[in-house]
Amino acid sequence: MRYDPTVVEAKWQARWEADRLYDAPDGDPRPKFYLLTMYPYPSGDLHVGHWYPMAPSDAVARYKRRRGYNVMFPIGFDAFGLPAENAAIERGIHPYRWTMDNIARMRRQLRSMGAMWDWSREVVTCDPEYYTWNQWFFLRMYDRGLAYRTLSPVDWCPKDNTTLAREQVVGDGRVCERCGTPVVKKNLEQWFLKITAYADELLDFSTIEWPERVRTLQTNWIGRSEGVEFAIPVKDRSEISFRVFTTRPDTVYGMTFCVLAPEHPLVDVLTSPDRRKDVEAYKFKAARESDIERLSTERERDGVFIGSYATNSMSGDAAPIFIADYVLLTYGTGAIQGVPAHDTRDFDFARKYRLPCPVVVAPPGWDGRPLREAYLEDGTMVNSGPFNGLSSDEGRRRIADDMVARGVGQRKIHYRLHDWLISRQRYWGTPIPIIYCDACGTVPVPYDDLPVVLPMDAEFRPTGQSPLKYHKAFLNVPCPKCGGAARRETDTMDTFIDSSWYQYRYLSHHYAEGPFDRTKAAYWLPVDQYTGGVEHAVMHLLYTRFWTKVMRDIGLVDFGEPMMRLFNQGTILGTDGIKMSKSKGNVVNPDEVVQKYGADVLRMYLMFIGPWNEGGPWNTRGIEGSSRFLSRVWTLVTEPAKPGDVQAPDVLRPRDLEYWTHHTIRRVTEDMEGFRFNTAIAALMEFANVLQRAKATPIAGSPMWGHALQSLVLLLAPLCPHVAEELWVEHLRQPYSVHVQPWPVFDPQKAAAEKITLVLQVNGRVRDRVEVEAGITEAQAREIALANARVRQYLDGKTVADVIIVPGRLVNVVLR
RNA sequence: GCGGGCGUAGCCGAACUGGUAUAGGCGCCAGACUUAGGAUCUGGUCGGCGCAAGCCGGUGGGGGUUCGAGUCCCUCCGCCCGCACCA
Repeated sequence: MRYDPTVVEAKWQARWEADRLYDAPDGDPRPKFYLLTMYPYPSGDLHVGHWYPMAPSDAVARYKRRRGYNVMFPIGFDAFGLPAENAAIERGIHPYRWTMDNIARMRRQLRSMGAMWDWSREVVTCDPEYYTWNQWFFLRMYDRGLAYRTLSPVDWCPKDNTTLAREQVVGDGRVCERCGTPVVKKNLEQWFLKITAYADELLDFSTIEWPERVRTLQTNWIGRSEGVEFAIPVKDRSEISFRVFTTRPDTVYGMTFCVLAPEHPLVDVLTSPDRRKDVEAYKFKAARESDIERLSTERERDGVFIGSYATNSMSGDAAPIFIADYVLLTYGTGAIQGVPAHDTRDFDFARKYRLPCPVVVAPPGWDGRPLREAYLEDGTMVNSGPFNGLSSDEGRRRIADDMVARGVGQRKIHYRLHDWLISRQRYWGTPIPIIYCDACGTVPVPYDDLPVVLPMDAEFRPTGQSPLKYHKAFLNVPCPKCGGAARRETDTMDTFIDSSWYQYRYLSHHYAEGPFDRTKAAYWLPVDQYTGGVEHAVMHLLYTRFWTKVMRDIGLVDFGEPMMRLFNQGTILGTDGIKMSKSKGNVVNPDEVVQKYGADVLRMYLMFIGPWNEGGPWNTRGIEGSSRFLSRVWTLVTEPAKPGDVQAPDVLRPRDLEYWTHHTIRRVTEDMEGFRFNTAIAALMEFANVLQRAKATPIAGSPMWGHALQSLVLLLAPLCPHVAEELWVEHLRQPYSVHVQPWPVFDPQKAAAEKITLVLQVNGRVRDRVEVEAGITEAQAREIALANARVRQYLDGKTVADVIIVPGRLVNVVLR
């Protein structure tokens, strides 16, 4: 009888579901293991790229359960977002309808995977039951001053008609992450969350095991730099000064000019009448130029003198003030000291405008001549008045102290990280619970009035304005304070808010007294293992850390990191080696694969392709291999052995079979622990091949044979749950379910080979291989090597200088 | 430009802390069973020379350390991913 996946898979999925086999009971006496995989966005149809993170995660969940953990493996849907609204505008389908239809389809597709998700905990973020807590969190942050509104230049996507978070602007061309349209700047009143208040804490990864890669990305993204911010007075205008930030206070004596960002507020004040025309022209040019051109490193730095001078606050020398677009208003103070000798950009600028370039930090062995390029390293301070002779390091401290003492500056830390802009001028998201009253100003919606429900009867028109702006019943509300006429905030929240805390909602998804039931938190939290793509390194994965720290500070949880371990899987590519996407036409539909081969074959194939963290191209032929393997296992277990039919040349002894069984248990166990599914499967293939060859020999009837087959099925179960269950229950006649059986254990003695291949080398070159007892001593190994005929051929007339013995592996005879 | 990762058969990949390079799979070749097979099973499969035993070469190129290097160090080349004038 051949294996028929459609019948078998449907049968067991129904049985597992009926038995609620995968429910994770709260407060179970077993140790808990919270395994979380990133919830999907319900874009419509799944492709195998969606299975790629899920199938191995499920294998981990199943493995951990078999190791005695009470495993929670929840799933849900990231249901708010732009595509739903675009579908509404383009095709006249309500975003809710579109989203829910997609979710229904994806649920069916996900269920066909046969994963052990606890569907009873499912979370859908567009449900008011969920997003009311987004609003609640927002108000709690507002109360603590962590949510604020300000007029701010924001990145704006002209196609999607919406603002974008800094992180959603990507690539060389600074384009919209979603649609690829070049982003422009626009000034709007926007809501922000003060993630920068946690910048330092977010740099600390000491309590979590996250990949180096993600830690580096987040660290660079936060971009902490330590230095001094100090005032530079304007010459002959003693009432005016501007502030600059530097990480190199040891170089201040070398300042020969200053640069303000073209948009700096003091530019108009400090521009002299004779320079006004040039300055205005430059400002116009800078404003018109796209960010791509402005930020290009290739481009020559230029600027314009504005007709005023600054006074070097240490040396008292006069320094011309320029505007130049290489200085950004958004970083530091929007103004810098120009120190050409010790900064590459300043060096180029000074050369172009023939400004002096005095050396103030001497390189070791400096001959006193002008520098050919900026010297960026530390050195000995020169031309720096009373600070001459100090090391850069010492100088930085002393000059900072001096500035602080004189009240002109203070030590300061700047971050590249900006506060999190959460306002979206869109309908399909969580309404921001704020009311604007002419009399009372900005008034938060009272907690008792939550949720602010997104009205379902909004009109969708391609105006670029949020439909909420036209919705009278939503827009016009009495002020909660004075009762007078007021208007609701019509912006909705960034959907990254939803995903910042969804892991907590899984604990108690209908809980109405708070975002989650705290009596369950002590048992389940935090997440033990998170799996998902590295593309979320600086967005979701930073936001959820921030969110958890805020939750800790408002007393909701007693820890500061949401996920203890993180694993980033790679990306599955199309057969053409390009990332799968509908537009490229290289997507593989899992439904078709499941129909043809079964879910188990697809799962096995995805895990067998290669290391999980590397991803790789889909290979239509490769899946045949997985299919063949499972068929072989099927016939191996289901068709009765006919021992003695064939005269096999090398008959396995019981001890050999025992070795293979225990050796395989060991390999698979170690590989599962390390998420190395490809090699775990390779080990199982080898084992199955050994059993296949031994099946026609007398050993196939022995008690060891039964143990071997059972072990094979027990080890396969996390990887191909349906086949394993069918074989376990129906053919090996073992008690249901294989998925609650303890993980097989190996005996290290039995897992060790009796005989080993000893490699004999002469001067590092392999000359012979001999089978020896595994336990031989070094002296015996040496003796065997020196007595070996092939080795002796090379000894002729030479002296043995050394014999290197690697126990259990090789002997290397070194000749002189 | 800076930072990180990677480069092993025809292809995907294995090789623990330096110790048999190429496990497992795909593909290919041969054989068995068959009316037939793109089904299944068995065997082979890095290259060169050789009837063979065997010898030599071989992990992107070059150099080094070592008894021994895919693995460590230097250097160059190629590919991928971040960040991109961050003061």
